[in-house]
Amino acid sequence: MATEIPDIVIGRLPLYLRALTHLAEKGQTTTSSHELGQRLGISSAQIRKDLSHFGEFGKQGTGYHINFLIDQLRHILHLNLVWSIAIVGAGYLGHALAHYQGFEQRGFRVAWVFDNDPQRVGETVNGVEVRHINDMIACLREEHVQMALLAVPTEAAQETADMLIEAGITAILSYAPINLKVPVGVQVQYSDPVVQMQRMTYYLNATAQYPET
Amino acid sequence: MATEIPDIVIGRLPLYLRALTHLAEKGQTTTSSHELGQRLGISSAQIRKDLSHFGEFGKQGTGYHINFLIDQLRHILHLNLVWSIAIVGAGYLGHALAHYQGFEQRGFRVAWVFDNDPQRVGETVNGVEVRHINDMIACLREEHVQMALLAVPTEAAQETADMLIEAGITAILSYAPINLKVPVGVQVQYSDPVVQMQRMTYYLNATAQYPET
DNA sequence: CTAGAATTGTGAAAAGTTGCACGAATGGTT
DNA sequence: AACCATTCGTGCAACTTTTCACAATTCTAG
Repeated sequence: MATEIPDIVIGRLPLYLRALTHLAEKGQTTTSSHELGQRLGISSAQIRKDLSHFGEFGKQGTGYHINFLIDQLRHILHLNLVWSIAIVGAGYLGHALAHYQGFEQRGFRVAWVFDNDPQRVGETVNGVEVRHINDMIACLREEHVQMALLAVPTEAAQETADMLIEAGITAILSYAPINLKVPVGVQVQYSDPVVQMQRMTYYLNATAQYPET
Repeated sequence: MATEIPDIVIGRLPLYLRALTHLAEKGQTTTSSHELGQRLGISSAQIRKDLSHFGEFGKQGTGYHINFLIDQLRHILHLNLVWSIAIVGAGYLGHALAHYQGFEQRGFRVAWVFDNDPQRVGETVNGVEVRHINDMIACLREEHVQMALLAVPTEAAQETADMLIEAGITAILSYAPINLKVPVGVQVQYSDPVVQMQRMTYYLNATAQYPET
């Protein structure tokens, strides 16, 4: 317990939380590391060891009380409050994100949407008014927003990230297919569908595919 | 060289490919493991070791010829042909994916879009006609489509995945926040923004956030 | 109250991954 | 030609992550 907890462990906690919430919604009240592992495709020992970094949450013979464990994980991940987030870029992707129904239940609230297209500014997306990107720094600074979803065209991604950092943002989920340069202390997560798809084609049988090029 | 190449290595190749393509577009013709590593936040030794699983692509003193290495990586990842993909679910997310401009350049073509809403069937999304999900199995089987992007509501995700597998799909990129049960031989990649966001909140300073709940 | 099944938390071993450091090769410069 | 600065590919060592396996605890049921 304590010292430095590996990032790879932190990365699995949201998956545990998601699976536990799913079980809770089905009305189940307790579970075991074995059951959880089965659902997630992870060994039961790994789940037990991961959790043991933070305390002793289970009971021998019984397993884990689901609601209790959910509560603990929420605290560990700082999800016992609602995080306001900004969506930057109100194109197709920005709209999809703004309409995503999974944020509220899981600790986030879309507080701001920004775009640089005057046509879009003033429009309302899922109840949130689109603001011009020129107002972004002032808005986010004032409200101490810490997290942003970056959904702008690739060419604009780095400069927009720079603005976000100037605005005090310290966590960015970027959908642009480039590596952002950010100062230490700023976290970045990436989501690039093509990278995930290309990882799979390695294992696919190319001869079964209709050729081209 | 040869034997079994670790999956973690495969997962980095698309990132190398992306960075190399970026350099090529800027007009650069050669690069080094050091330069590439800097851009990606990866050690140069790791890049060299990863590539050495597949052959010797560099030259001492000079580094790598970018176009040559791109070509090699494309072959390794089976991107020397264009993969037809299906998008299932034509909601906000399905639309965003269908309009994504990065597929063509990087080895993929949106060949099919499916939805179960009669209102949407017949509509055209970025030049592709939306078909009813009832026709899905027949369409995909006939064309030997191997990859699908799953963008349906959570409740429908598992049953839709089952249909995809019945249709012969062997690689799924799922946007639903659940773990899919699939037979061996079927690959699944997941994309859940909230999981990535929750991973970051662990490191964020909760006291700086306006409270709630 | 006891026996047996279930399940945790964890130390130690095994497996996997990354980084170091160096010989060998290359190209540019004097 | 000789030297120097680069840079690769790689064996080995260091580090990280996962798995094993078991004592300890709990619950159930007769």
